Amino acid sequence: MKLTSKGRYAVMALVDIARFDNINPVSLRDISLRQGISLDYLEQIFSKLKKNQIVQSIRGTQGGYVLSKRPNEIKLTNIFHAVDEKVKTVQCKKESKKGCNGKATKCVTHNLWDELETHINSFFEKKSLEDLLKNNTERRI
Amino acid sequence: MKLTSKGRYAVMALVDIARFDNINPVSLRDISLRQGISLDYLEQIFSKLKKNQIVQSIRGTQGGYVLSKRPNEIKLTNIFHAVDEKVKTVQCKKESKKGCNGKATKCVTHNLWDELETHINSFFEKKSLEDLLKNNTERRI
DNA sequence: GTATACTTGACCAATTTAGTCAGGTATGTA
DNA sequence: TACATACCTGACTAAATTGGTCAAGTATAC
Repeated sequence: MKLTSKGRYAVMALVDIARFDNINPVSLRDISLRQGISLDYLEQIFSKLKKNQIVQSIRGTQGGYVLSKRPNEIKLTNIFHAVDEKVKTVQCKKESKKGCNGKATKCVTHNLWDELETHINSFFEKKSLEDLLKNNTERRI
Repeated sequence: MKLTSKGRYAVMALVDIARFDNINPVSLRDISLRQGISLDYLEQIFSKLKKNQIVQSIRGTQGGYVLSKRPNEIKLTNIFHAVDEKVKTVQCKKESKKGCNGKATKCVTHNLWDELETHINSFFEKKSLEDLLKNNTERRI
């Protein structure tokens, strides 16, 4: 199962952008400074976010990134999926027609991770960028 | 976040033992052969399961392991916790009094992983060895 | 034309994972 | 009492993953 800081950084960066109401593009340099994330690493992350149409890039001076959709339309599932943070569990390696481990039956845990994935995804599907934004604003008041 | 095959193996092995209705101890060698898990690796796992009172060991010829409790009393949380499969997410590294990343405010994702952990744990707390056992028996009929 | 900012890809050190290996120690049975 | 079985412990390791760095671009606004 993978859920590492890459996903966390992606979320932090996107919330950072969302705060600016999508009026002006936000540069990675600014995000890097504000959030304390390495610029080079951010570039890797945003390359993926762009490929998955979460953000759009604007080149040149005063350029940066803007969100492709409104914050309430961007669910955390989308973000994690974009940066390859698959909620992926260690599955049985070879799932042939016969079953797991070359046995004739499925192993006991075979469906367990599937259920877990569904469970976790349901959590991330309810949460959108906007929800995090709200939380954050409330805390600042 | 960690949820690897060590936890999966632990579950598989315990279900294997549970199938024998706790009448006779089950040797790791047998589990190793039936489940296709390395004996040496199983020994590491069972060392932890024993320390956490999930199983009891019986030495000597015809020895092996038995469950310490009934299958419906052993939740998956207990098992994962025993083998150090902490449902652990990547948190902010330094949580000083000030906040995250040396900033004066908490970062946006600060509470997110906590909520996720709670969410996942609730899943594992509902599931017991017996549940998996039932599933497996049903499938064999 | 030059500074800014996105873009791409190679590279790397540290950590974790999923084991292996080598040596024990305890105990039931013959 | 010998001996096979099975638990027990700790050191070691190859491969994968993580969390980056580094270098060399390209596009665009001013």
